[in-house]
Amino acid sequence: MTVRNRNYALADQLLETLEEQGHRDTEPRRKVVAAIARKNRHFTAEELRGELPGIGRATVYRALKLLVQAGALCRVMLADGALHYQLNDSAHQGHHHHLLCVHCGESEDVQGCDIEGQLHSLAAARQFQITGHWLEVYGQCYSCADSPALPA
Amino acid sequence: MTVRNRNYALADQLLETLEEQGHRDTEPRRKVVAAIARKNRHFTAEELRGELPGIGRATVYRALKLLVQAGALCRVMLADGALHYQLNDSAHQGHHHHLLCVHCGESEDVQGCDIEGQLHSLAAARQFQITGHWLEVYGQCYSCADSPALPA
DNA sequence: CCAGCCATTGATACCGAGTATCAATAATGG
DNA sequence: CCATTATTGATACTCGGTATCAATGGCTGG
Repeated sequence: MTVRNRNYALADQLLETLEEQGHRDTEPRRKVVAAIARKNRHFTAEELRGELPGIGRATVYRALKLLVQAGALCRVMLADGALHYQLNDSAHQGHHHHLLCVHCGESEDVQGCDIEGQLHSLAAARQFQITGHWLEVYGQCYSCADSPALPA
Repeated sequence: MTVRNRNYALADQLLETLEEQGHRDTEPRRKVVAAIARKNRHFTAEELRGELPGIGRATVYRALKLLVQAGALCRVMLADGALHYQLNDSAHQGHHHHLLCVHCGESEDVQGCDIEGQLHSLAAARQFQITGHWLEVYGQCYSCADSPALPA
């Protein structure tokens, strides 16, 4: 499958996801979704918007919100505090975390953490009932392992 | 020690922390620090600013930044995505996490997690070198355990 | 103790991320 | 094909934060 076709398929899939949630198939929405499908790494809202001249700001943000709610996108907090969006490929639909390289910015998904299990005893002692958590992991990926440390 | 005195002592301590980092003891800074010392739970930047009329916006944000850098304050991400600031009391200076009650908003510190240890094997398999992480834990605290679930 | 250096201030303006509003338009179901 | 209803996009607003820059004021060395 060519890159072009892969992107088309992905875009269709995203649109379908939205339709399953009862949202309409509109022209602007199709364009936003196509732009997202073209992404091969995480991106910011403004970055995406920049690629969609002629589409209203609110429309882009609304589409992002819907896709996050639908689980097709997830939000990623980079080490510098910047919030990015990232496509959830089919292999990582559910709860997962990210290994974020502070050097190149690449992100790898991590399945099967048991953070809550580990925190359970601590929480139980305080009678705190855990319902969820947010975790990002920072470091250096394989390709960047030999790179000099980042400037402070 | 009275509440008033405790706040004074805390404010002095914060100011001292800043001086140790080579920052000057100025009038506006003293006021910001005093307002922070009066806080008994986490707060937003704007909330703090609202309590400091007459002090420039930038000055408030600058002070927050310096105190975070100095380790006297930490940033807390609430379940709704709002970023708050929280005093690091002397018992929790180093790396720690928060149990955040999604009901009342209260926060309890958690020391001694070993998240990175747990992620180590996963990371090692991908030759990813972990250098840090960000974790927030959400749930219901003891006092809110019997409260009805939050409205979606 | 005072001069001067330099950190700091605060006004202004800007940015990014997001939301509220609302009239106009377009998708869909009957 | 029409009515209903979601959606759009313009505008304006909020919040968090930073850049700029002239004016001020802490601090130090002489």
